[in-house]
Order: sequence, then structure tokens, then C-alpha cells
Amino acid sequence: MTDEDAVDAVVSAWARERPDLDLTAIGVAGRLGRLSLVLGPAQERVFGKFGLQRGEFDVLAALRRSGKPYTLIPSELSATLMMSRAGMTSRLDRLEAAGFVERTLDPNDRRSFRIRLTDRGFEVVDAAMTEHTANVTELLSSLRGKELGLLDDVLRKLLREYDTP
Amino acid sequence: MTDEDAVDAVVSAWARERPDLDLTAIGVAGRLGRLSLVLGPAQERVFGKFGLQRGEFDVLAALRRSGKPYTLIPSELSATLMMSRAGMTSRLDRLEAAGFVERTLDPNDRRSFRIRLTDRGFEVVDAAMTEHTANVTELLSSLRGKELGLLDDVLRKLLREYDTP
DNA sequence: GGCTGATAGTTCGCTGTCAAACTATCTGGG
DNA sequence: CCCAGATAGTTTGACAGCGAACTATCAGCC
Repeated sequence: MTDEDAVDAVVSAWARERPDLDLTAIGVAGRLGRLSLVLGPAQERVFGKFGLQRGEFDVLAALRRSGKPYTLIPSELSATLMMSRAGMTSRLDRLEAAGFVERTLDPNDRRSFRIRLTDRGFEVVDAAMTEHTANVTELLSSLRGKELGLLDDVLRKLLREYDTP
Repeated sequence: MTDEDAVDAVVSAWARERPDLDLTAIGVAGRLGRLSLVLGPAQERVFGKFGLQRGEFDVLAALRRSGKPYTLIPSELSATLMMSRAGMTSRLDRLEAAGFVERTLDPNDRRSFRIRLTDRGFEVVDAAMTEHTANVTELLSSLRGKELGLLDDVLRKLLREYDTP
């Protein structure tokens, strides 16, 4: 025993104070929250090495994996990255100032732009992605093969509720 | 088939563009991130009904579940909630202004304070916790009994790496 | 064809958090 | 005892993100 972690301590404290509640789900939610609180900074450290923050990497990554010509529209970006358009504007400002993306006019829709990855952006995001992948693999390495797949399945099932309602 | 979700699409796009990478872990990390991006706001909605935001609820909850006399020290709070002390100062300012906590002097250490839940704070956090618990149970309700336990086990194993190094 | 509503992006004001600098207090070694 | 370093909390300055208001453009309907 003494295998109690921080979340177990929280749950058992609640069980003592609020025996009327069913806390089964609270423990899982607590672990999920705590995990992203730990995993987030652990990933940001890698991005920081390339002068990027998480959100900026996400933009470059979306452009990179879209394939040639590495071009997307701001509203596509803000939708797939689940953030506000206002936030996307300032992210793109930063990325453009850093020389990682270019804004060019969209001939079909003069309200919009085309965001294109520059050569410099391409190089940075590829290098960052290589290291990010290795880092995440390492971060999850305590799960042996089958467990990782199991976790993936459960998370997929959970996400299905929200991604495609 | 056609059971591809947003994360699958991201992973297969990466697989096409970067066949040199082992993307096994990226999918899991993506799902984890996306899940908290969805679950976060879903929980905040409940807290908002009580005039609280997530972080403020966390403080009140920590005080509440600590049991009588519902009193903790700021540095304890910032440590268990994994946030900076500067941030805790302003959270406590807000909570004190709202009448949910009180700052009283610590007779043993004049650098420090005792943060105590007021009666009003007690009522609010108890009501919020009741609803929060029901909400989280609902949010995770797509997982049938065994799966929930399974997820919990895997997350616990993963967290053990970081919580107690 | 021109008006109405929807859409794309930006600007503005606000807020929560952080890191670093600062003050006050405690503590342990000499 | 006292001084150096650690510790508790706050203040300050900076920043990313959000929602709402705004401008410009598109689309479709009569």
C-alpha cells in the first residue's frame, strides 16, 4: 500500500467530508486535469528550444501536415485548433514577424488571406516535430505497448461524444 | 470504418508527410490535450453558475475538503494546486473580496497568513461541488463501468512518474 | 441589381497567470 | 547573539487568450 497518489488523497478527503457524493468520476477527472497540467509544460520545454510556444507550434504543424503548398486560411486554423479568431490573428502576427509564415491575398475571397509556411518555418517546424515526437514518446514510455493502445481506445471513445455530436 | 476522428486525421496527415516518425504516442497525447480542451470549458460552465471560475473553485474546494477548521496557508494552496504564488495572491484577493475566504494572521509565523473558508464560502463550495460531481459523472458517462476503472488505472500509472519522482 | 444577413479578419478592453524584483520574517551556524 | 541565507507573501510588468464591437466583403433572395 501507501500507493496513494495526490489525487487519491483528494478523493478520500472528499469522501470523508462529503460521504453523500459519488466520487468515482471525480478521481478520473482529477487525474486527467493533473496530467495535462504536468504534460503541458513538459511539452512546452521542447517548443521553447525552437523559439516557439505551444500554440505557435500548433499553427505551423497544421500548415506543415496539410502538405504542399503548406497553405491554409485563418478561419480553418482557428477552427481546427479550437481557439478564437482574435487569438489566431495575434498568433499569426507573431509568426509572421518571426518569418515563419506569410500572409498573401486570397484571390477568390477578398475578406480572407492565405497563410503559407515559409522555408524557414518549414525547417523549424520539422525539427521541432521530430523532437516533440521523441519527447512525447518518452513522456508516455511508462505505459507498455498494450496499455498505450488501451488508453488510446478509451480516450477515442470519450472524445467521440464531443467531437462529432 | 469512417470511424476516423479529428486526431486520427492529424496523425494520418503526419504519417503521410513524415513517414520517418513513430507517431504512436502523438495520437495519445493529442487525444489527451483535446480532451482537456473540451472538458475544461464543460466544467467551467458549472462553476460559473456559482460566480466562480475554475481556479477559484479549486481554492475553496481545497479548504473545504481539508475539514475543520477549513483553514490553510497560501503556500500550501499554491503548492497543491500547482500554481505560482503570485497567482495565488490575486486569487485570494478575489475570493476575499467576494466574501468566500478570510485572511487572518498566523500567530506562529508573521510572514504568513491563515486562509479560512467563511460560512458563505462553505455554502457556495458545497453547492458547487455537488453539481460539479454530477456534471463530471455525466461527462464521463459514455464509459461503461469497467472502462472507467481501466482509464483510472492507466492514468494513475502515468501520473506516478511525475507526482512522486 | 440591390438590399439583408452571414462571414472573414482585426481591433479593443479585460483578465488570469507567470517570472522577477522586493519586503518582511524566520532559522541555523559561528 | 547576530548575520547569512532561506522562506512567505506581495508588487510589478509583460503576455496570451477571450468576447464584443467594428470594417469589409460575400451570397442569396425577391
